[in-house]
Amino acid sequence: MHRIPIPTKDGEFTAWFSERGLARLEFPGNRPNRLSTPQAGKPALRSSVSLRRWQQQTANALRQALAGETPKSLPPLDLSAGTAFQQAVWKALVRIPQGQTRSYAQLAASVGKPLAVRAAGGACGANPIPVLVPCHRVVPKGGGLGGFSAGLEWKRRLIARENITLQ
DNA sequence: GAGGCGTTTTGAA
DNA sequence: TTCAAAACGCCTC
Repeated sequence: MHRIPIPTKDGEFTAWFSERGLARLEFPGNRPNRLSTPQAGKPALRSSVSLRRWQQQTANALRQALAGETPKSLPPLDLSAGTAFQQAVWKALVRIPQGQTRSYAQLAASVGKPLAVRAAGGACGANPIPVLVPCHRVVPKGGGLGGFSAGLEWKRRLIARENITLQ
């Protein structure tokens, strides 16, 4: 795992890269703890060249996402940390167009489990790559914000940047 | 409108 | 293996 700081105008994010791509993204001010910090000792990266390219792509994508724009190119995402269900949910999240929202029920239905709404919420909470995997675009059906792993203030901010108005 | 119950998944004991 | 909890939704009263 390689830890790369990514400065933005919203603060310094921390990206973690595995040999397969971007594996984790932490918000500014998140002090690392042993639960959320990936363990060292993973296989070394194939080349520092791809790492540099991923870092650049991640920084660009992150800044565009924070500006409410659709990132033109994303680095490869390493979602292998999640279960099959979680990975399906995260991939469904990436497909939500910029400026739109989905309910937890719609999200659950899009992975073929329309009844697993609670589990879908849990998968959102376990999302290791917020912002680039836009879990902030998922809101409760009945209105409101739902929850957000990094705090509702971030969710509100990200939603506002995309000109999304909530009921 | 408020409260209770249902469905699915996850993680801890 | 069991059980409780969870970023929810629907039904009933």
